Order: sequence, then C-alpha cells, then structure tokens
Amino acid sequence: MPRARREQLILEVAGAVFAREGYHAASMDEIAEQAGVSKPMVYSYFASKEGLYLEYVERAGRELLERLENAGVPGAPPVAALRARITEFLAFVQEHDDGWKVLFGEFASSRPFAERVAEIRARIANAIRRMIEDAGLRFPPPASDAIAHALVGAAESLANWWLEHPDVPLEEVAGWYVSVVHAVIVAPDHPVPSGGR
Amino acid sequence: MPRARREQLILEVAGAVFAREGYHAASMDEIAEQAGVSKPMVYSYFASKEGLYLEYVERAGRELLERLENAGVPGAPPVAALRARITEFLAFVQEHDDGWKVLFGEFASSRPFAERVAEIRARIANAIRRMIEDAGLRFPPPASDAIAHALVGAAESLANWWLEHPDVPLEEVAGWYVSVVHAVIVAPDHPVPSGGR
Amino acid sequence: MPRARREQLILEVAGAVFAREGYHAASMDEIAEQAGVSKPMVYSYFASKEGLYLEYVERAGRELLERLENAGVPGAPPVAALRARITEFLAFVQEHDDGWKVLFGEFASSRPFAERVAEIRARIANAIRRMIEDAGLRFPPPASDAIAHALVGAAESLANWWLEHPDVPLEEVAGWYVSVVHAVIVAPDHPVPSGGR
Amino acid sequence: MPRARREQLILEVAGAVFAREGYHAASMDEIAEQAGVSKPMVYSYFASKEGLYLEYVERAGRELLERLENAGVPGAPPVAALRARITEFLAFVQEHDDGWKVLFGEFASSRPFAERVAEIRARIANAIRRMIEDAGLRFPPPASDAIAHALVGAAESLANWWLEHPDVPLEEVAGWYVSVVHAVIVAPDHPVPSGGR
DNA sequence: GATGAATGAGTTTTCATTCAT
DNA sequence: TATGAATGAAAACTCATTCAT
Repeated sequence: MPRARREQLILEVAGAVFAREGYHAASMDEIAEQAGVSKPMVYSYFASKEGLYLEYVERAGRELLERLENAGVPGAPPVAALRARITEFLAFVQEHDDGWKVLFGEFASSRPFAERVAEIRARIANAIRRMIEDAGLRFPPPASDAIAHALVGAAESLANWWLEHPDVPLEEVAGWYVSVVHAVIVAPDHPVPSGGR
Repeated sequence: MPRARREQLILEVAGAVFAREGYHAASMDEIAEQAGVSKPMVYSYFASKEGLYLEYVERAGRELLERLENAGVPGAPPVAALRARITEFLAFVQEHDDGWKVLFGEFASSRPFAERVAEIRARIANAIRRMIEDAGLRFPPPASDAIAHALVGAAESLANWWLEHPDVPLEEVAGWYVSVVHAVIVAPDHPVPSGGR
Repeated sequence: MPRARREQLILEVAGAVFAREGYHAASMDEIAEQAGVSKPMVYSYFASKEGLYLEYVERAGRELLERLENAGVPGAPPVAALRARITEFLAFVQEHDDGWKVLFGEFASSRPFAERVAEIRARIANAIRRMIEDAGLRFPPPASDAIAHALVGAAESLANWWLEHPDVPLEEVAGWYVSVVHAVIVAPDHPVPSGGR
Repeated sequence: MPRARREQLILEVAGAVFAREGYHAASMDEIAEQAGVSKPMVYSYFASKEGLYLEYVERAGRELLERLENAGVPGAPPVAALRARITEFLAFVQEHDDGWKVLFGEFASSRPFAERVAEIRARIANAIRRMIEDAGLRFPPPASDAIAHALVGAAESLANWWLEHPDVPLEEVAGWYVSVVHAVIVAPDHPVPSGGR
C-alpha cells in the first residue's frame, strides 16, 4: 500500500476516534488497531498523538476553508453568495461530520497545542464572518465583530441541530440561515426599543 | 474550616481546573493541590472524579437556570423581558466564566455521564429558547426549532466573544443580542429572495 | 458504656468482619462503623489493626483451648472423654463460627504476625491431638505425629462440613468423628496390604 | 524470550508470591519485579490481578485433577488404587507446594471470585472423595458425605504436616494415609460404644 | 473520653512511546 | 518497511493511622 494512501487511511480512522472519544480518551492503540496497522507504523507517519491530532485538524480545517472560499460563482449578488457558502458549509458538515466534530466539538484541549487549534478555528470563523459581512452586514465596530461572531455561532448551532435531524433537506436549513442573516442585515432600526412597550 | 466551606472551595477550584484543562486532562492531584487539601480529602467530599465533575456541572447549571427564570419583572413587554434575561445570562457568564466554560465548553465528554451533562445543557438551551420564543419568534416547525437553536448558539458565541473583550459594557452586548433576535422576529419576508437580485 | 464492655463489643464486630472479609480486605472503617464507635476509639482500645486481629485470635484461641481442656468428667474412659471433647469442639464452632473461621480460615496471613497466629493454631491442634492420643492412638513416631495431625485436619474439615449442614444434630457429627478416630485406634493390622488385594 | 515461556515464568513467580503473601497482600509490583519484567508486561499477559490469580489457580487445579485421575493402573484392587492416588497427590504437593498452598491455603478469599476458586477446590475434594469411596467406604448418607469430607481434610492436613517434615519418604506418608482410610473402611462396628466401658 | 477531619503511602491499572528484530 | 515486545510515568482511588478540638 502506497505511503500516501496509508497516511490518509490513518488520518481518517483517527478522525473518527477523536470525534467519538475526544482527544484525551482516544488511544493510539485503538487508532492503530482500527486502521489495521501496528502502533509503530502510526508513529512513523505522525510524530506523536499530538501531531496526529493537529494534522487531522489542519487538513479538515483547510478543506473546509477551501470549500468556503470556492463556493458560489464570482460576481453573484451578495445574498446568493451567502446562500452558496452556507450550503457548502452544511455540505461539509454532512460529509465530514467527524471533521466537524473534532474541529468544533471540544473546546479546551490541553495546553500545548490549544493555540494551534484555536487559530484554525479562528480562521474558519473569520471566513464565515467575511461571508456574512460580504452580504451586507454593517455595524460600527466593535458591534460588527461581535454580531458576526454571534452569527457564526448560529451557523455552528444550526449545523449541530441538523446533524440530529438528518431528514431535513440541506437547502431548507441553508434557507433558514440565510433568512436569519438577511433579517439582521436589513433590520431597519437597530438599536431596538430599550425600555419596554 | 467548616465542612460546607471546604466543599465549596474544592468545587470552585475543580471548576477552574476543569475549565482550563477539560475533564480528562484534569487530575485529582492538581485539584487537591490547588485547593490546599490532600487527595483523600477530595474523595471524602466527592465520591469520585466523575462525581465531582457532575456536582460542579449540576450546581452551575442550576444557578444559571434559576437566574434565567427569575430575571426580569413579570408582565414586562416581551422585548424587555428578553433584554432582562440576556442581561442575566451575560452576567452569569461574566461572574462564573469557569462554570460557563465547563457547561458549554466540552462537547463530546466521555461516555458514561455525557447524558447527564447533555441533559443539563438541554435544559439551559430550552430556557434560552423559550425566552426567544416568548419575545415573538414565530416560524412553522421545524424551522422554529432550528432557528431557536441557532439563536441559542448565537448567544453562546456572543458570550465567548465578550469573554475576550471584557472592556465592552454588558448592556451594550445585551443590546446587540436583542437587536439580532428582534430583527429575526420582525423580519417581514422570510423566505429571502433565493435567486439573486 | 464501661470500657471492658466496649472492648468486647469491638472485638466481636471485628471478628465478624475478619471472618467475612479476611484480614486484608477488612477495613478499620467498617469495623468502627459496625461497632458504632469512631475510628480513634478503636485505636484507643487496640494499638493497630494487627493488634486487634491478634487480640481477637488470642481470645478465641484461648476460649477454645479452655473449653477443650475442661470438657468431660475427669476419670472417664478414654473414648467417652474423646466424645466429650469433640462435642465441646463442635459446640464452639457452632457458637463462635466467626472465631472458628478467623482461627482456621486463612492460612498464610502476611508475614509480621503469621507466626503468632500459627502458634495459637498449633496449640489448639496440639490439644486436639492430645485428646486423640489419650483415646489410645499408638503409633511409633513420627507416624503418631503425622496421623494425629491428619485426624486434627479431619476434625476441622468435619466442622466446616457441618457449618454448611446446620440441620444435622451435633451429637451425630460428634459420633461420626469418634467412629473415625476409634477405627484408626483399634485398627488391627496397620500397615495395610500394600501390593494389591 | 518467547511469549509462552515468559507467561509461564510470570505465573510461577505469581504463584510463589500468592502462596507466601495471600491474594490481597501480594502486589503486582512485587510479582513484576520478581519476574524481572515491568508491570505493564504482566498486564499484557494477564488482564488483571484477579485474572492472574484465577489463571494460576485454574492451571494448578487442572494439573492436580489430571494427576489424580490418571494415577494408578486401571483395574487394580481398590486399596492399591487408593495408594496410587494418594501417592500422586503427595507428589503434587511436594513438587508444587506453591500451587498447593494457593489452592488450599486461603479460605475466605475476597468476594468477587471466591466462587470460582471454591468450585475448583470442590472438584479436587470430590476427586479425593471419590477415590476414598472407591476404596470401599460405605456409610449411609449424610454420614458418608461428612466422613468423606473429614478424610479429605485428613489428607490436606497430612500434606501440610509433610511439608514441614520433608525428610520422611513419600511412600511412608502415603502408607499412613492408606492405613487411616483402610481402618475407617473396615471398622467393624460403627457406631462406637458411646457411654464408656 | 470521644470524634470529625485530615493525610502519607501504597494499590491497581492505563497509555504514549520506543527498541530489537 | 513493519512489528511484537517492552516500559516509564502517571492517574484514580483506598486505607491505616493521627491530630486538633
């Protein structure tokens, strides 16, 4: 079996195990066994458990980023672009739910490499944020930043909801998200009446 | 030191360690040391690591729930109630950021007690969702469910953003969230133009 | 509660726990709790777990010895004396099955005090042996010693059998043992045909 | 060193430690050290301390049983068969005194697996009992059961006596045991005169 | 006299990681 | 290239024993 192929296989198995057990509870023994190779093999491909995890996160993150960036036709109207991107985003979640869970499931991994993971997550969040801003979100900072963040969280949550309701068609979910973002964008009169009534 | 006080101390320390390291990486040794007691003491207060974690989650969850339920004056207009509750929510996050991180940080906790944690989270999410629905969100199911979920995720994300921008006043962040929810509620015309234009 | 009474209470509870769990598995916590006193109380009465165990063994051993020595009427014919003693022995086993189990249940306790326990057991075994020899067992040494030992083992085993068949009357069991010993004593022609037939 | 050989080595060492210290007092640390391997090695061969103990007991029990069953020539007269079997029994005790002590030394093992050990012991005891009954022991039940039990205990005790008197030749000890059993078998007149005379 | 509170030392067990082949 | 065999380090948990009150 060619080297690259085996590497890919190990990564996929590792992703499944990390998604199911979390970083700490996942064991190299289990990964090696499920991949059908010996543990030293795993170590010859990836320097350490940490390295394996980071590599997986890195690749999953890169793929998601690329898909987000390449989604939609250039020059399309903003809302259409938003729809194309959120569609792509949901497609990724559907196809790579392991990758999705590993990327956004665990929050506080242990110290040494939490930063790298956080950075990857931040890049993805930024990409989503950019697509929201491209659609026309205009607030003065820092509200823009905060609200974009909130809408990214909304996308994540929606994706998780969808994973538990797989019967709902992708397009419908995407439509809901576009609705939400669009509403926020075109909302006529923020801020909202504060006192009451 | 009286027993109840020590118990509280250990819980707080444990919360900090769990928030920082995650359940698996946290060690009873570290918790004991940071609390200034010996490990057997911790075990005499809490039967096991799992028990300690669950107790912490349970108390934090209960407090957050109670605060959400008691927030605002009864009979206030919906948007005012929403504002009161999101304000309370953010206040909790600010005061108990450890509790917040433990409750909503790790996703895929280890198997044995994931259910209990998930249940607590679900109760909190439901409370937030209810407050959104009370404010007037009306979609036909399942969109209502999904969008409520998304807006809960938006609140979580906004809270995390705020933890990293502590200089922004609470009221302002609350206002942004109200704006978002309000916009979604009063949005005139979901669904949104799908094609483009 | 007077000191001596409490001491007796603790000893009895300890005996029950030792009999049930064995020396190592028995915990001072459990003994204290079952006796209804605090652990420091136990330590004020008995210097250590080892001390408690030894004291229990010592008393149980002493009582059994005394009962064996005082059994039967002086001057009775040998077989009657044997019957009286084995009856007393079985009565002890019946009344103090905890003591019996602790005395003869565990074989190889841990090093430091195994010798003391072995010594007590040896004294009891000697007493039984003497009663057998008194009944008329006559072999040249070392066969006498070995066979006496064997007959002591037979008594122990019979006692254990009886503990599991509590419905059988004591006298009957005693009768069987006397039969066995008597048969060995009066056996006309040891050694037995060795080759065959 | 080949795997099977190491396994055997560990088992032997474990047997020695269990025989010397008893199950609870024996530590995996000590077993590993005495076997010249690391603790994880022991765990890779045997799943747990309990597993190691049971495996040892099982093998020792099986060997003893097989030796008892295969002893003697088929069709030999009963007393000769008895002699052959008790000889084999004593030979086992002499060769595997660790196995002997572990099998029959501790009585009240800890709860979880006491049953399995008791079962093995019972099988061996039954084998011994059968060989006694084959030799001609005839009592009405339950006396037959009880007396057989007693004679098994006699054999155990005799074996223990012999372990402390290793200079006595095996044949002689076997002869004594045959004498005892033979005497009981041919005893003309149980029950014995009860009053005195 | 009595105890609640506390701990040092040890137990079994697991796991990431590395040689020798 | 590939692995069976091996381990150092650490984790959860327990228990006999002792203070401070």
